[in-house]
Amino acid sequence: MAHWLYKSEPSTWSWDQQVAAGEKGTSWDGVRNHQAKQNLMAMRLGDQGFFYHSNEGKAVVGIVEVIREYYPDHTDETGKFGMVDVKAVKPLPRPVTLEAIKAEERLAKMILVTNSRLSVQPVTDEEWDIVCRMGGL
DNA sequence: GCCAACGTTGGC
DNA sequence: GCCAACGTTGGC
Repeated sequence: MAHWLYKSEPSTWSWDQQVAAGEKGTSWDGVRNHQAKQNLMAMRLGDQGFFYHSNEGKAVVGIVEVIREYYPDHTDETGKFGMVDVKAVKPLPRPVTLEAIKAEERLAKMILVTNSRLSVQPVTDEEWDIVCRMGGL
């Protein structure tokens, strides 16, 4: 099972809102980047990912799961981009900050560190385990 | 098809 | 609020 990381500014879409959406989840729309699109397309039902707050908070705060695979994003006029649906699974007992990730040398290759601008990223199994542990899971 | 100009993201 | 890094656009 693959793992992912989704970035969102809390002022636009926060973890609390994701939790409030419940079991039905929500569509992860608005992606307009081809690299991110490739990642969305590679996602499979049941894949889990980190929910990361960018700008404010700058921390991994929870875990979401893919409940619908890639389909067209109706908010995209060009028709080039799509989205998946995700639902909140559980929060991290202790949010893992960007600062903490940068301080952990085994996470030096995380895309979050090396390419901070990519909004949907793959996470390796090793990185997944380390961040989960740091988050108190 | 190259590349300069511009827009956006996101850490600081 | 600034600005570096990156992507995209559009003129040639």
